[in-house]
Amino acid sequence: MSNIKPSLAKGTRDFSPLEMIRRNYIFDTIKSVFKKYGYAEIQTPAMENLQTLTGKYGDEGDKLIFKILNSGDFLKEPKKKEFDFNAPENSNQLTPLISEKALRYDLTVPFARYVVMHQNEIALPFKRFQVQPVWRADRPQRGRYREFYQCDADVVGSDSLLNEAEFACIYHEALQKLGLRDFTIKLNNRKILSGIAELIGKPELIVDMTVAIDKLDKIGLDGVSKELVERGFTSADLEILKPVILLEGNNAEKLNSLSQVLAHSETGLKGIDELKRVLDYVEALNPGLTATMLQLDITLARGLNYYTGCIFEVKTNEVAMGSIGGGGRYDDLTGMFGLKGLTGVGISFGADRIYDVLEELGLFPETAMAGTRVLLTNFDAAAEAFALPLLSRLRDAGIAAELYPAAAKLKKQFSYADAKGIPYVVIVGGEELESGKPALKNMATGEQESLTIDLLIERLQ
RNA sequence: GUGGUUUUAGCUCAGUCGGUUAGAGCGCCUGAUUGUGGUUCAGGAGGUCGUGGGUUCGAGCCCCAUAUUCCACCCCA
Repeated sequence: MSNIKPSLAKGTRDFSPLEMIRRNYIFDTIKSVFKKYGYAEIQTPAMENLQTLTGKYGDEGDKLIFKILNSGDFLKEPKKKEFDFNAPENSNQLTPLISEKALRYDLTVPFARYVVMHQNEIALPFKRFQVQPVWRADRPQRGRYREFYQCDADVVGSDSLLNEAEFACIYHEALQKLGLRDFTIKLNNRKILSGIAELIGKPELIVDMTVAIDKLDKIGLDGVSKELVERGFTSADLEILKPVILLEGNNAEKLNSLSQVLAHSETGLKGIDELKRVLDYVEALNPGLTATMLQLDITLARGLNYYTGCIFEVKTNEVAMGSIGGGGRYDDLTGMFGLKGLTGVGISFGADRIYDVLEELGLFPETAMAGTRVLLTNFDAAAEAFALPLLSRLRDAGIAAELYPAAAKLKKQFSYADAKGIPYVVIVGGEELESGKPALKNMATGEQESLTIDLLIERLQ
């Protein structure tokens, strides 16, 4: 058997002990906020039936789903042998023949599947959170991985805009707790975007319109105009769009201008009303948030095509990074699984991007690795026999302790303690066996003293 | 999916015009110190130069293919 050079699959990463401490710090912080707002945790499988996932994320999204090859001799059946591999563009036809499972692409669609399957057990409104990895066959780059964790909170079965308002508060509270100070929670409403498309008389081009104006801060008005024309809008359309895109002022002022522009669009007005009520709720829950971090942004579109109402996106202003969170309301996600009339709204934190941001800003707390507190040295069989009961007593006292597993040179054992950052070493050798008093050495100060076992344990607590 | 970029010791990186035995720092191992880490000193090990082809008397260096890294698009957390 030839030796394979060890390597990671593209876009995936190992997490070492320090990284895990930091990652868990992020997960725990976000989870604690979710719990405080009444959300309960669930988990779903890493893989779903391919059918469950396809068609939910748009054409681009479908391409990014990792499919799992069927097991066994999956081309055995005669029907499959007739497949024409030479036909053009035939991958789409081949996929269902050789794959029926896929890795989940996000946590929202599996959650919708979960709600439908468990509808008889859950009480509505159902508030759940979920922290698990998702997979996307994207090309990796900064802040973009093929395997990454999402921290989702969703509520289904409640159309109250209080939910939206609370999500804004959750974003604020969790990110604040993680040490981020300058970030923006952007808020928009799909109904407003629909209203604008109606106004122009091209409701069928809403997706093209949103994709284009979403890029305003990136490519500017000229770039957006150019793209809109490419996507089928006329210069007359642009004249209508321009003042909407360039809307300025605070949230209330923007809403005022919009209600004039959209005065004849029922959908648009509904969107405006929804945003107003969300902002009022937030103002009552967290006064001041609406004036600073929560910003109405008409150009916010978001790609996922199942959103129908409010949409969120969170960006940090401290480092250059894509969005660190997003979400929105979807009125009929469970409808695709046969459960009609159930509305849902949810948000997601991108834990891996938050990690990169915290690292770049040096915001991880300095809490040392909660590793071993004391190492017992190992001289020989007699010393080991003496050390074993002491080891148990230390652990019973709740002290993380380990005995060096072989009678190696002391130099090696001390180097091990040093490399692992263990703050104390207990030396048990001939002298200590005679006196019955092990020596406790403080690795930071170099001080060393002989202590009775009781005193030693007391000292380490 | 499109365009560019990276890959040389465990890690971070030098390597001139294509020319003899591919280097440095850090880390690692050994000893100074057979009961003491982190500091110091002395010595040592460690390389199919991402992989596969090609050009050449000769390739780490040039050409082709492929993988990988990072970046910009597309899109997104």
